[in-house]
Order: sequence, then C-alpha cells, then structure tokens
Amino acid sequence: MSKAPIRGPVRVRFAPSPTGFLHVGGARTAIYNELMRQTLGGAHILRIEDTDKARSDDAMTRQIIDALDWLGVEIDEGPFLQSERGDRHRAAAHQLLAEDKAYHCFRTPDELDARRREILGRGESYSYRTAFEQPSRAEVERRIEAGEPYAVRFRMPDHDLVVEDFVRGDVTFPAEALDDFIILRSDGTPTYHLSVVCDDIDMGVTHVVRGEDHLSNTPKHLGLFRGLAAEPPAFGHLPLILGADRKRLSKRSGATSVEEFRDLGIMPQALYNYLALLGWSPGDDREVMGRDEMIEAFSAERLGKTAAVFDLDKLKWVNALWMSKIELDELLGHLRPFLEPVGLLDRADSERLRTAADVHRRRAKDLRELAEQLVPYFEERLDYDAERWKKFVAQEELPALLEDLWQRYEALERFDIESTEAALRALATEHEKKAGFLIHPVRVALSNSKAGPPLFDLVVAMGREDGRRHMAQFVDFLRRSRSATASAGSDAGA
RNA sequence: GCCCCUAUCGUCUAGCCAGGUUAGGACACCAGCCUUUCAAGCUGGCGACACGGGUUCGAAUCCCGUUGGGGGUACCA
Repeated sequence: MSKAPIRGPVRVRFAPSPTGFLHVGGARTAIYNELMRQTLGGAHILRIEDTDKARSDDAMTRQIIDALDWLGVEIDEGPFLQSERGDRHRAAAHQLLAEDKAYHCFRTPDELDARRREILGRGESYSYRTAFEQPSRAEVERRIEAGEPYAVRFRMPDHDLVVEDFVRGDVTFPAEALDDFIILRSDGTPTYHLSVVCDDIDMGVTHVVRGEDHLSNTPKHLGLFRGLAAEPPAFGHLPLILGADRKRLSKRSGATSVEEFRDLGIMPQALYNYLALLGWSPGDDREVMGRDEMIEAFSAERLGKTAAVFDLDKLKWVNALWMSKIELDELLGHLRPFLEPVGLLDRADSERLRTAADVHRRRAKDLRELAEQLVPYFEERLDYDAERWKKFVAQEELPALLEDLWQRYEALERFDIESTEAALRALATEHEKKAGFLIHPVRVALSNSKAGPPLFDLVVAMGREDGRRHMAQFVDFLRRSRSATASAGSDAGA
C-alpha cells in the first residue's frame, strides 16, 4: 500500500458527461472532490465531458450546475466544455504522431470487429498489437497520399504499468493487458481518453477523484500523460453505488438523480450528508454532519473502497433529522415548491403555515409529507365520517361539553398553549372526566384525524377563528349523527 | 474468455496498515419507557468477521487459494 499523505493545495475536477441529470454517484464524486478542495486548499474545477455530443447540451449543462448548486457543492472554476477544446486535442494527437508515439490506423471498425471476434472465437486473447501487422512507412505515406481515411492510435508502453491509487493502493496492469488505442477517430474527432488527459494537463489537475469504472482506463491515461511529457496527477478511484439488487444503481432501483431526490422532498443538506457517508466516515461515531463539519473532519485517506448499497430508508432518516434541525425560514424555503401541488402556495407566507410547519416538521420524513400534513389547517370544512367517529357520536354529553369548552376559549384573554390547556383541563375536572375525554374529540374536530401534534399546539396553530368554525361543524355533526342512529335504532325496535 | 477491483450484522460502517476488542456505532426490525394521539426521544433486544488452507502462543486483522459481488475489455464517455 502506497498511502502517502495527500498534501495541498490541490486542483481537482468534477467531470460529468451531460446526460440531462446529475446521478447520485456523480454527485458523491463531486462532494468528495469539493471536500478535498476545501480541506487542502486549491481549486475545484467543473468540466463537462461532452466530447462527440451534439451541440445542444446547454440545457443539460445548466441542469448539472443547478443540481450542484442546490446540493451546496462549490465550484471555483468552469464550467469548461470539452467540446470547445477539440483543436487542442487534435494538436496533441498530431504531436504524438510526429514523435512516433502514435500511428496511423487504416483498419475500419468492421474489419477490427471481425478480426476480434475471430480470435476471441478461437479462445485466444485479442489485442490490436498482436492481431495486426504494421504497414511499412512507405505504405503509410502512400495511403495517406491516396486520401484513405485513418484513425490515430496511441502506442502503449510494453511494460507493466502501476497505478498508484490513493484509495486502493498500487494496482498493477500487466504489459499483455495493455493495448494500443484510438485517440483520434477517422472523422478527426478526439476520443474521451485523449481529451481527459489533455484537459487535465492544461488545467493543472493534481488529483483525479472518479468512479471505479475508470480504474481500468487509468493505464491508458498514464501512457498518454507520459507520451505528452506531463507528470500524471494522483488518482483515487471510488467504489460504485449499488441498488438493492447489488447491481449498479439504475432507474429500476428507483430514484437515481439529485433532481429526483429533490422532487421527492429530500433536503440538500440531507442528501449531501447521506452521500458523503456512503463510502467515507470520520472514523468516530458521528453521522449527522453538515457541510462545514464534514470539511473539518474529511480526509481522503479515509475514503472506503467497497461498493455501497443505496439505502433510501437511511436517507429519509437523515432527511427527517435535518428537517427538524435547520432554521425554520430555511425549511420554509425548501418547502415552498411542495405547497403548490397541495394547493397551499397562496398561503406560503401566512403565519399559520409557519406555525403549523414548525409543529409538524418533526413528524414528517420529507417535504412532501410535511406539505400534506399542513393541508387540514386550511380546510374550509372537514368531512367527518359518522362510522369512523362513532365512539364520539355515542357520547351523549359530548356536544354540550365541547360547546362549553369553546365558549371558554372565546373568553380567553390570550389564546396560547398554556391557557387553552388549562381551560380544557379545568372543564374536564368540573365534570369529573379525564382530560383525554375532551382532548381526543377536540383533535378530531380540528383535524378530522386521531393522530397529530400535541393537541394544544394544534389548537393554537389552527387559531381561534377557524377553530370556532370547525368546532361548530363538528358539534353539529355529532348531534345529527346521533339523532340519525337513534331513529334508526327505534325503527329497528318497532 | 481475459484483465482489474472488492469481501465485517438485512443495509451503511468502525476496527485491519503497526495481530491479543464481550467485534463498536447508525438505519431497518422487535420490546419497553415517556405520553392526550401519532411521531420524535430514551432504554434494551435481534443481528456480522464469505469459505478453505497456512503463518503465529494467539488471526476480523498478515499470506495463499476458492467462492461471491462489481468494473473493464469500443473509431462510448
């Protein structure tokens, strides 16, 4: 294990391809990159790997930037578009060609494919270098002259290559496993490998933190760095994030992108927190950590190397904690988009919504749930069900007691938690009832539900005015249901 | 097929590099407490070193192998 301590300042980069959304795996990579940058100093560069893509990815790039911004990942430089640097990449290819570190390849993709299949079919192992004869210099000249299309292929070293990976240790790739690869397509466009290496050189990248799916590409990049006479950066390959099926996290395992989790009602702090913990730990028992605390505790040496299964339950748990932890105004800000679907957008700035959200934040796992829990506070009338609340219907003295209670509430000088509770308890005592005898029906009267926050929080959040209306309707409901069942009962008896 | 990575509770992980722990924490699950309900919170429980060989007085920890999982093997990125 060559785990030399990592020293700053570092120049790191996050280099997603513009697929139209930010995958959580990518988001985690971005988080670790930024954490390295924050702890060691330097710069975090955003580079969009849009090599060979249609030019229409402005929107996709925008989306990635928005997602990073929402998550709270800071970028110091960029975004740079790889597609705009094609000239530089081509120049590098021609330089390698001139130095004989790369060569012309006249084989067509079909020809390559056929040969590969043939060799593999015999059970032998394929490599371009052993499968094809190299044409003579004169022949190459002739074919270029004749205008034959060609790709440019990089000559890989013929000795073992060692990737000194700071999360995995030294990884050796045997010479036989190394093969010459294409850096310039026959249409003149650079391939990914060439582009990355050129850009990393030009941008002065010192540390490459990326997914494990790139580990096998790294020898290619090492070859290229040396070919271009540049000192390669340090590499760290992160394990992949898996779905519950232990396969690479994909659509079929549920939500996979930052945007989707946002729309599900996950808070950015929670996703940041959860993702950072998927493959890294501070080494002690801390789990709920904000970005600042992460920055303080982070060290790349503690990055894990085993693939992690994405656990939505735990994300929701972290989310619930953050929902009750942050400033109310910030919570309200995140909640806002979820108010519209439940028809509460015009109440977004009301005092009642504020109070209710504060009371309910502890009982919701996500913002969507929270928004739903707020709906009853703004209902004009509640639709009580006689069957569901038959227990209260059956209690003869209840309507009068509730009316009495509300009269006392009307007379209250201050309509707050203490006084409403005191008044209710006093009334219950006078009638030799337990407080619960009144508490439960009052809850139902105000919310049409038997579950919810502590009753007097509910009473106060609802307010005197709407409480009065709901109570009147509930009492009326109790009386009508009671007479209905009574007459039904006498009919049956007759 | 070949190359590479990886392996601690169902899940995320600490411990491994510098062998000696009742293998620790968290999510989930179960029970109890609290309580006006539902949550939250608190307490407790369940639950793991993939397997086989070595090395050693002693192995989760070091070595080898097997098996499992993942990645790569393109004129994709």
